[in-house]
Amino acid sequence: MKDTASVSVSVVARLPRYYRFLCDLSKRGVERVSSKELSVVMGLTASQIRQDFNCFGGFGQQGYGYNVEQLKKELGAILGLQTEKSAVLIGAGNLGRTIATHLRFEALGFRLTAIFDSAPSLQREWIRGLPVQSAGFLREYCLQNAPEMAILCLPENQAPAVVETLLECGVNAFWNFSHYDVHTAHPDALVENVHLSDSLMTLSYKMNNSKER
Amino acid sequence: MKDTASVSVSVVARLPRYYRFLCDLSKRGVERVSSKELSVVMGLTASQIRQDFNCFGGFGQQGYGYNVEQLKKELGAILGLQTEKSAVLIGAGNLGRTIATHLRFEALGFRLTAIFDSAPSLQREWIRGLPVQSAGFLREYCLQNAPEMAILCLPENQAPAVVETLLECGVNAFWNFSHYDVHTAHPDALVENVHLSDSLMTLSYKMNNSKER
DNA sequence: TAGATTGTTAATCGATTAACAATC
DNA sequence: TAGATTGTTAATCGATTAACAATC
Repeated sequence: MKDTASVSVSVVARLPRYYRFLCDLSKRGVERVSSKELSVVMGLTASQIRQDFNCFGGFGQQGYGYNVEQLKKELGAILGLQTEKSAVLIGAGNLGRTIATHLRFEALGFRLTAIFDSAPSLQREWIRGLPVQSAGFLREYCLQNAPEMAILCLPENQAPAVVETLLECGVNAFWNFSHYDVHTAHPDALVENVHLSDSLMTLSYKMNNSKER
Repeated sequence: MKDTASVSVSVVARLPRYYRFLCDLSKRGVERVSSKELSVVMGLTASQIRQDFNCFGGFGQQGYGYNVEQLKKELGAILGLQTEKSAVLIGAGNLGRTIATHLRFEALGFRLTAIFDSAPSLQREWIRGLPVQSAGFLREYCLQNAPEMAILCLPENQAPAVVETLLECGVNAFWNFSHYDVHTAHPDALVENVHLSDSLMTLSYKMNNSKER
């Protein structure tokens, strides 16, 4: 088992998908699975699957394969899903509201604890049992409650100042839906981007460049 | 300039970000930019930037760099943003509604032309000027109107049948927000996945594995 | 024991970086 | 012309795949 610091981003990017497939097998009552079987349903090579798992430890058994329930638990632990993490949502517009209500935060170990927005018109709404608070209270709230992660659903131009504030208060993990480039500005922050329009552009590229074959 | 078929996914994945930065420079009135300058603001190597652009053609000029306006246009064309593409939305729940209203489809060359949902309760709503239609009309609509892309915002268990129907009607590009693995089931389909919970798990991993350094 | 399948090392492949001649 | 910066080839690095000995 390597030091987790040395595990490549390519491997990490595959973990959630592994976890989903393991959950599915578990739900269907499957007890064991071999890297060969997994490779078929997931469209990967068995070799890659074994390499990936072995970045974190030897979870299998020669001649048998992997125990589904155990492997699922191991992957869940590696992903930190059992670790309780508190999160705040910044920006309660269309997107923010949907993220707040749509995601099963608990299943991933997150707890949404507060919601902020700069628009006074939103500051009487309740979302998921939480009141939308004025962005002016953000600093005070974070200093008192020390949330570990912030979901950024605000306009790009508001993001730099808010991220600055959050970092000053010790929040250094960001689930970023804005176009603000958090990582470039703050290389030490933990950032996961969801750039919907980038994704749609990529699809546009595929559509544009597939016919001519 | 290579055949676009040979351009690697790593390169394609960087295109939208290049395009965004170029739009930004253009908006700020910058006329020219060198790969060195771009490398600094984007956090890439100048070498990689030149390699990436040269997959599609020589857009620069020795001793000068790249003309911002021209490069932006070239990238837009490569991404197919000028090409009009019609899209239908399947699933008008929380997520579907937000996707429909939040995205600037026109800026990316897409036109949302119809919305479908299986829940009768939603079938009197209007979203973005479009009525929510019964999923039962999907096949007929697609055969008559031949949309080029479908946005999948429906539950995983409903996805396989819907995708099957869509493929039969000639729709073979999917912006997939469900957990259904379209690509594995249909390797020839053009698929771009947005797996929000995968993204959140990845962030969880980073949070879980950063402290111990 | 024989068969199966892992964990791990070695070989291959592809992507990124470095270097530099071409040229504006 | 001299300086700058590209386009492109070569070198390096890392990720994926193949192979196989270890072992359940």
